[in-house]
Amino acid sequence: MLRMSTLLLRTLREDPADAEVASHRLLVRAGYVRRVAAGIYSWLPLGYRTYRNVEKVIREEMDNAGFQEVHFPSLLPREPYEETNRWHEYGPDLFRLKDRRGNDYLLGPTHEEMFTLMVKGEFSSYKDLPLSIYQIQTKFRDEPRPRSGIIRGREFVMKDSYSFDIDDAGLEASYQRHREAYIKTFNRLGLKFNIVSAMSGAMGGSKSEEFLAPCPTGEDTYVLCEKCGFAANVEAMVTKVAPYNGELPPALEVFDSPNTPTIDSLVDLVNSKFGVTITGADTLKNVLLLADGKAISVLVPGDREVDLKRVGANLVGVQEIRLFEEEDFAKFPGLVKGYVGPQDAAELGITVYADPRIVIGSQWITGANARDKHARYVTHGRDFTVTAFVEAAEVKAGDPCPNCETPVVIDRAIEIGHIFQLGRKYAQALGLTVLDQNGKAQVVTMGSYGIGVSRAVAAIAEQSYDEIGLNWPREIAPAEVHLVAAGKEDAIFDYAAKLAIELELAGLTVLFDDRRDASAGVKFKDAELIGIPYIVIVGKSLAEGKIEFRVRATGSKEEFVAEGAHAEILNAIN
RNA sequence: CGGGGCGUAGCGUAGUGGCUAGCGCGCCUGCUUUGGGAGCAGGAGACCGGGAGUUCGAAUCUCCCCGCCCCGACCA
Repeated sequence: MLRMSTLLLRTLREDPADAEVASHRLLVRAGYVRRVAAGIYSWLPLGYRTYRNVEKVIREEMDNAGFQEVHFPSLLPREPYEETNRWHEYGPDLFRLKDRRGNDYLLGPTHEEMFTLMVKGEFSSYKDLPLSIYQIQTKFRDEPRPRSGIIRGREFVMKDSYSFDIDDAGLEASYQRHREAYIKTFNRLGLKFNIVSAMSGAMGGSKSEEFLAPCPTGEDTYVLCEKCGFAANVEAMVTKVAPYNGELPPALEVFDSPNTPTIDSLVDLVNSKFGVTITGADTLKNVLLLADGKAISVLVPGDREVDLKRVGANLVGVQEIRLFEEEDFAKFPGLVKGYVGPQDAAELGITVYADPRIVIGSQWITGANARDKHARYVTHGRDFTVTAFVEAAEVKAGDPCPNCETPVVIDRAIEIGHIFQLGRKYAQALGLTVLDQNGKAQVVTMGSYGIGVSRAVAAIAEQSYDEIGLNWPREIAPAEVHLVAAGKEDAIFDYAAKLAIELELAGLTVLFDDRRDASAGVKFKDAELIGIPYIVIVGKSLAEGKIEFRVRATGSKEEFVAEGAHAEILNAIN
């Protein structure tokens, strides 16, 4: 039992000045967490109980799924990370330190290497597989910008699992087992979530899905079809287009277009010059990029911007992408800024990629690769060709769903889990092989699965809070019942103390507000802010043999007979 | 790393060159009060982020550094 009279807790009447997002603001105000440094937080008693409840749910679901819990240190030697090259690849996000002899160490940002080596050290036969192991461990990442309280910290707790299989079919099965375990876990945590397909990105795997908890302050943007349930990362959104089946347009025609460097000015010029009503969508934008130092042109309809993240995620093997700058134009004298078209790309030494909207046969108004000249009827397949189609244009709300063509919405969310099929990258690098039936060494294939444990606390807060405070699901709350003794008579406190014990004996966890020096109003406000789901008030109505029972989430109130109230409360809760 | 903002008591803040740095919340003592963040009286708590400088005089002006927040870049 927690007693408010002695609890290490000071609720704040005002919002902290450095907290903007609701979870951060309320967790600080309600006395759950305190900031120690940017992206580094301490948990106070109420907060730590809440955190531990989240951890417990996750651990139980992992255990139920048959995954085995292990534990690695946070402080790790350099060598394994050298073998996978991540000592270098991870860059400045890695916290590095030296011991007294000057040897390099790191604070683990993620533990693929250690898991792989652990299995390598113990197992050597296909008969030992499949295996799934996990840990709940503090991770350290020197984020460029920690933000949003405990949603994105530099020190945070993650549950990370890894599966080990002899072949792809085994990996697929392990992946599905984790996917199901995650669904159960997040349902128990009371989180609303969408599973979205994601790009594997820097981790170098294949299949990957993210668990996103929708919330307006989330930092991930994703695409959702409200009709069929399709959900995808913006990077993974697929453009739905119909093939061109119109007439072959007239021959390409170059026209004068002085002072027309932008799409808007081009639209105006064409409309007045030719007496037509085109829009930006009828023009072709040629965006020049440097992909790992190589000049490429990306074609998108003029009313769309190029989304560099999408291009980067969809151009296989490319590490770094950036826009052309002035000095880059200088290296390609044939490219006239504002008047670029795809017609002469081959001669100019530019590789051209097109957004799928630039279908073969479609005609466009675009630059003529000469100062003050544009061209119309520029037709894909006749007047220019492209090396490949690539998802390049920004995704907009209202774009058609790839499955059912319903206009999609764009929503924000917190990433609470990520599962992906890692493949053999780490096993290969660290030499994790097992012997197969034929006595031949096979490289093991791995899956990797993460849940942000501390982040989940914030995500639950974000999805459940209201204007008066936090509002936890029962399984997560720091206690199940918040018992308030409101009044001054000893009879009230005596009865409440007895009720608190009875509730605990009945198996409930109780936060007992037994403060003699706080007014009823203060206690009510605190109870609402702290957000325990059931509030029991022992106060003035005790004189008539009554107590009050409230439900935090709904605000509903009812009176119970004080005599034997614990049974009534238990009944109302279950 | 680019852009913007901020740093004054545990929290929220006032104070743009001039008395001993002010107020609210919280905290301590006493009295009163106790169903919606009570009242009165008294009190403790601040090297005004740090350093250097300008000045008779600096929380206030200048420079450097540090820290924090937001947008972007980046990010299992």
